[in-house]
Amino acid sequence: MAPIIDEASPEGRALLASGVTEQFEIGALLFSEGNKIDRLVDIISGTVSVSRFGLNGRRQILGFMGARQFLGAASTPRYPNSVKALTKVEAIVYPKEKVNSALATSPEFSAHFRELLVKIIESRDDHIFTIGQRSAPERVASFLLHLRTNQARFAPGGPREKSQHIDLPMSRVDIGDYLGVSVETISRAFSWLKQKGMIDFSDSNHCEILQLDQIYKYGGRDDFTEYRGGAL
Amino acid sequence: MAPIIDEASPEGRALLASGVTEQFEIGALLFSEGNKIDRLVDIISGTVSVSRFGLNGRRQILGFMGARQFLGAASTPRYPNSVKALTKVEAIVYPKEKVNSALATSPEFSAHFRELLVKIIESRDDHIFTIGQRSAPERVASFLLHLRTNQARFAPGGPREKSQHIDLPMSRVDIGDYLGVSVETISRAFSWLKQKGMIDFSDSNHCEILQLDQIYKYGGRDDFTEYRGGAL
DNA sequence: CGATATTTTGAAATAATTCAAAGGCAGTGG
DNA sequence: CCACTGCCTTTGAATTATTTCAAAATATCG
Repeated sequence: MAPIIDEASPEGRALLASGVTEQFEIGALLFSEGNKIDRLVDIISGTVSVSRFGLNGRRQILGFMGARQFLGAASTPRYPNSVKALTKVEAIVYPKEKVNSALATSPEFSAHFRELLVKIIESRDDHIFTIGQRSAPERVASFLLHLRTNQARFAPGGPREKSQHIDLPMSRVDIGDYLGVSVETISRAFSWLKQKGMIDFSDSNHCEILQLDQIYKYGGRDDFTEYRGGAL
Repeated sequence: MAPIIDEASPEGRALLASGVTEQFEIGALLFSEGNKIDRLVDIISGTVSVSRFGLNGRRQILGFMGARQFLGAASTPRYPNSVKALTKVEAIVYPKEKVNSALATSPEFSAHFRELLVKIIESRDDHIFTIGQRSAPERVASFLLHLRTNQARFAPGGPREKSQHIDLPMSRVDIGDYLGVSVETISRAFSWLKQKGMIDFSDSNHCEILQLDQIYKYGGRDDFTEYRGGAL
């Protein structure tokens, strides 16, 4: 069930009822930079990237979002980022007006939504710490821990135990654009962690953490607060 | 007047009435990492830094806040950052319960507060773009533009025109920790911009932009959305 | 004025990028 | 089924940006 919607209240139920399921193919854009915002999207399955483009082709990925995370909040009527499907994506789309009226009439839903926004800020702060203070291998280790926590917390069927198997639905270029380093540096960092025996790959999109303690040592246990969900 | 408080409503007026003015000396901590959060702080004058510390003494500054910006929101009962006064700071402190009850009873205040949170996310996204994609001189140029916009929008007496005079109330170390590069690199970047004739200094804390177009070229006009205020 | 901290500059070392090529994998068509 | 094509990932070597270490200049404070 979508975590942003509080079905306990009448407003929550009305909002839930207004949602429409949609499918997005690989590469499909759920939002484009500058698009008018008329909807809130709640992801059911699949992964998307949220990114921003610079002048000379530079791209910064702000986050990867999966099941049970939502998209579409903005302070301006135009969405400032691009949201692209990295895999097939199934999502529920809520009309903006319905969301706004639920926010206006239900203090509980409003408080819940507000808390999610604060969590987004905190996860952005983790991201800033990572790219501002960490070396490339540390960023990659940190990224693996981030994915690990996320994939347990936002598993499609609901929260589950953390696993040592990490899915990497995004490309190396995507990871580079997320962590603020080049593709080659990402690849070298993975190779280095693998050569040290900390991780292993069945294929390039499926990573196994072999020495969690070492990954923590590089990725930083205390340096980042556990990711908590929600997405702009 | 504090922008987060909507004095048009009875709830807003009640909240305003509950605020207490406080003074903080240079170096004083308004919040510490892990502190219990029992208040919302609205800055009247002065500048503070919001930062997070890593294991090996690494520090990332998440933002600099000045007049008409607020602090103290968090999803956990413990505040995840440290907030330190860089100058003398005058602030109004509101009890957390009063803020929460205003949020619960006034949909207008709640919507306003929510919008501020979204703006914080967007400014964090700008920051992530800057440290993820830009070179050191670009980061510094971008930082100057950021300060310029902020100092006009959040001037103590209310919004004013943007000026070419930029105040730098923070140290070079602070700027480095904000932009994710070393002090020396910050200093070299300033020297480089100065040597190119783009900026000049009366002293190290007061910068004059001589060639705004060039600073824009390096700091990126379109790469970052204008800062809009509010702070976690 | 002297003492201390901050900022700037210099030189060497290092991390990451860039350019270039090789390796691996998936899909297509013979 | 295999070879071919194209794409993504990995590795290598040279270049560049940034850091680190060290010292000089500048500002700040008692």
